Amino acid sequence: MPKNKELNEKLKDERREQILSTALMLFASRGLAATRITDISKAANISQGLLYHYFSSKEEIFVKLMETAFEKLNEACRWLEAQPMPPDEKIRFAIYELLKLLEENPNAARYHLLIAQSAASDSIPDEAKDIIRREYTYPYEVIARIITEGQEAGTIKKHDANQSALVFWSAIKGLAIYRAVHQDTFIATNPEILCSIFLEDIKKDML
Amino acid sequence: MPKNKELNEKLKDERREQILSTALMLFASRGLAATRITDISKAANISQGLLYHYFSSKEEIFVKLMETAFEKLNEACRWLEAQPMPPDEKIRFAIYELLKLLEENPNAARYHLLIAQSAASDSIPDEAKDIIRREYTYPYEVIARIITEGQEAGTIKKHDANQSALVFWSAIKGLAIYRAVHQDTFIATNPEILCSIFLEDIKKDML
DNA sequence: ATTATTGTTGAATAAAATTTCAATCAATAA
DNA sequence: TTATTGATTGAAATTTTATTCAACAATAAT
Repeated sequence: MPKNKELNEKLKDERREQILSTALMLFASRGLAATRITDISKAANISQGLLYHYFSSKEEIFVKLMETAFEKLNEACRWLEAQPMPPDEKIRFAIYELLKLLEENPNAARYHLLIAQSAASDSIPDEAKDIIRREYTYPYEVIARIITEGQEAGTIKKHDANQSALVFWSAIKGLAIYRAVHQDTFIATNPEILCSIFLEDIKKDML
Repeated sequence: MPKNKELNEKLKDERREQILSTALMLFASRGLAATRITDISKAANISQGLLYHYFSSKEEIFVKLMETAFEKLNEACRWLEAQPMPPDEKIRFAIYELLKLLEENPNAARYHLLIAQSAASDSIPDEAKDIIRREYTYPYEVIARIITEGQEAGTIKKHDANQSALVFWSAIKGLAIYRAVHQDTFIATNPEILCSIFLEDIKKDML
């Protein structure tokens, strides 16, 4: 008989996680097509053969990572929207947290890069494309809704909400890509620079 | 003897341009590694064999495109810095022109995406890496200098200049990537949203 | 110990992509 | 005409990469 079933499952899961995390690093720094199966197995310290024991193809690994990336991002957006905070604080909070995350967690920046690459690429698996089609717009919608609310409350600048949401995520993604590229020389960005795009200047209210 | 030398050279140049333009489109939408030689030759309506008559490898095409991308971007930055305008107008002008370019010229967005992909990628030719190392920072430096000038003149917000420059290009690149991805459904962005990151509010001056 | 089961390897095989090349074509100067 | 040159093709050879598989290892229940 095999070794203990549960322990076994746990070990298997850990191994899968190890492979996924390695692959994420490689995909983010090279892209799907340029990452060879042997690159992943070498970096994960296993044989190519074993990789096929856990995943049936490179593409499957990629799709799994895309799923995780969107799950995390969209879950965070859902959470943000549900918080009992005024909309301007939500935006400020989101900007601070997103920038902190980029700074502290290299994988976070890599996930952004992975999504950006994949969204832009014609050469990714159909399944990944479907995920993007389904999930890509949600974060834009959430930010646009919060901005609209804030505009009604007079705390957020009255630029077009959809355009503002686009600028919001473009700036974040642009920074994430810079971060992923310049791991070493990355200088943390003052979140207030980004806040000033969206939030009404307090001074104005005080007039 | 061969046909007319000059005409010949001209035709050859045109063919090279045709190949380069086709390859740019493909590289930007798939990345270097995922673009096959046959993809390029098919899209350019020539045989694979002929492609090797004009370029010795896929990588050579890629490097040539990278050179062009940086030449164009850096030349534009040089030009901008040399203009006889106050710094805040330079920033506003740059934002308006960059966004207009993105809207009007799909290749412009593709060049940005190509640079972003390449800067992020470990799997590009060494020569391309050298180009990036040499040329990547110049646009950041120019914008940082203009911002510093504007801060001294009191027309640009007093955020850290390097961080502001980083946000400037991150936002532009983020928008370019969005544009490259959503060719069809792209909504033009109001440049004033971006301007508000950097430029002092006129109202403040009027107090 | 024996056996069943799953993990693991790396070489063998298959598939895919790149590169070369012999042959043909088209243009034109002599 | 025709000889020469460079353009062009597509199939063959090469190289690279992905995938399979036979063999072996480790484990734990019997």
